Amino acid sequence: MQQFDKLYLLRRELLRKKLAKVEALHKWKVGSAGFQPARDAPKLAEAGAWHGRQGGLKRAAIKPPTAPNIPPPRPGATFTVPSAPFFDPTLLTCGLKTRFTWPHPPLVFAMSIARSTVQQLLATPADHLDREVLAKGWVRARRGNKYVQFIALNDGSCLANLQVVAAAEHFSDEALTGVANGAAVAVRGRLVASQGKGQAVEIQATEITLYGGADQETYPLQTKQHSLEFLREQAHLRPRTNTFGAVLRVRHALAYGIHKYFNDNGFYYVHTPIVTGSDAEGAGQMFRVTTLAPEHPPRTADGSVDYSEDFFGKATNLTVSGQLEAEIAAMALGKVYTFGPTFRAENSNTARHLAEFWMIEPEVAFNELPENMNLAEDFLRSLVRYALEHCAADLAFLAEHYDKDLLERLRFVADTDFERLTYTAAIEILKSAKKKFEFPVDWGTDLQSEHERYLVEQHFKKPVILTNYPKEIKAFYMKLDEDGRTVRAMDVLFPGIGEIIGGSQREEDLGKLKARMAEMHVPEEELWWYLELRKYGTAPHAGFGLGFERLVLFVTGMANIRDVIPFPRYPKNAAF
RNA sequence: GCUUCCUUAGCUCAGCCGGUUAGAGCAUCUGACUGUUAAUCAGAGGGUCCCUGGUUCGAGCCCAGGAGGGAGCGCCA
Repeated sequence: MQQFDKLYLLRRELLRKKLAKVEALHKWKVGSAGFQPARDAPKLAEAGAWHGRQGGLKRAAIKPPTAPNIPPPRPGATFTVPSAPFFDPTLLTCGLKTRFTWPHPPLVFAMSIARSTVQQLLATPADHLDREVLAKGWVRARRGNKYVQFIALNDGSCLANLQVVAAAEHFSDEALTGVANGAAVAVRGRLVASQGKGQAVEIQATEITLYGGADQETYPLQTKQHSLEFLREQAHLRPRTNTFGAVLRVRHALAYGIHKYFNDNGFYYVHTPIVTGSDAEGAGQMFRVTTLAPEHPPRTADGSVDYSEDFFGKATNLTVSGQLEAEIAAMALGKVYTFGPTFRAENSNTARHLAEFWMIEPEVAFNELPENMNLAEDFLRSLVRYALEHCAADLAFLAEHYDKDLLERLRFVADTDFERLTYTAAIEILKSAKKKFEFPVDWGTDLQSEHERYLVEQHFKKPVILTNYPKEIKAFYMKLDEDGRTVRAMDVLFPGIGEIIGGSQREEDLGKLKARMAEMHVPEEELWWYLELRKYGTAPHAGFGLGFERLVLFVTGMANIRDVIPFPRYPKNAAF
């Protein structure tokens, strides 16, 4: 009996599905013909926004049923469509009518009005004005009198604010309560040519909705300039300022430009690990990663911490460089780059260092030092050009407020060949310089900041690439020169920044690499896989590291690296 | 890690040789003003002078220690 019931229900369900399918075949459909500009229906233009793909008009063709055994409809047949608001071009009326006579021209649907960004609204051509729009953002300033109020609206899409005009005839004082500096609002109204000076367009508001107010007694940001030090303590709110909006948009453009440059030039983006089991990357102090209890870690017989008990079964750290792993990828994919976070547990207290920063590390198989220099120079100049092209308004703002010569300097770097010379030649120049240095200049010691600055800012007056440093002051993996004294290293020095790129041709000879590791006390066991790259199919290759924030620092003209990353990490500071 | 400077109203800063009730601009609040745009004008409120101790008849100011911040240097990207 039970089984019979089950079978009955199953057959009923199948029948229902079949009927639904037949019904669907007989249905008239409203096709989607894409979005059409307002010219298709001048009357409905009133209701739609011009901007973007949203909020506009949708023209939809009528599609009769197309099932194989159904004859095509005869002229005069009636049909129904879903009862959405639409515009009937044959009648020049709007409505919710659902019955039509075949054949029928396409219907025009008014889409619900959607938000436009301030950037889109400000870029509206003059012949597309006088339309209803919806903007959402944060109030930057409100001023006016009892007849008319002006609200500067910013939504982060660009530096500029949109002026919202709220006339007293539409808005009482109470209606604008809370619409003050810092508040989030939605504004509906007509986008028109501005009556005032200072902006091309403005919104004559018809409706202002307050999402969230901001208590004027306690809101930290005011309609005036704040010091960068103060804003550093307000890292959760500083993106709402002109300065940090501009910096963050430039930062984004540079990040995108980096991926674009490499993609356009046949590089593959490889993701190197953030947690690393090797502590021999040779680039500085590392942050330990562990799940062991800090108070009572397990200990071995000799009393040291027993990392075999740890999460990974060994001691692990945050990466200081993706270079060694990038070399693995380069020896397979040819041209690769990494772009990821990097960590240095060094007690560096300067305006050019962070404990957590982003680094770009290209690595190219078969490249030698000259090709490496060409890549670094072309890469940097392309990025500066990209920023000049895509961030004009933001860079102009930063130039005006922080660095008068910014645009001039960026254009200069974009257009000028870098000076290339060896470390040895640089030492000669410094020794014969009239300037007195605090630190002595001697072949074999690393150059001090003052020496680098002299070369870049006073002697050559342009970016400089220094090459062939003494082997003692450079990392173990750099290729030894024929003289056995220097290595094929290169540092790119920029005005105001100092070292922006450090790179080299890598040692591809297994024997020489092992000898260098022994000299510099780098344990071979840890890097057995790195050595195997030289054991199997070794080839010349080269690469470099670019500190992303140093690039942003240079392009924005900001003075402190803590102001070009949203949440800076530096000694004694990990707030936010 | 080293050197050096700074800490006074919500913000940016004055504050003389140690002297009576600590000031300005901006911001906030109230009012005025028919299109402002760093709006303007008038008025009002707003202070643990970073903290602790000391010197002194008397300390925002001098001394010692501590905390926080900036700049420069080192390490580097």
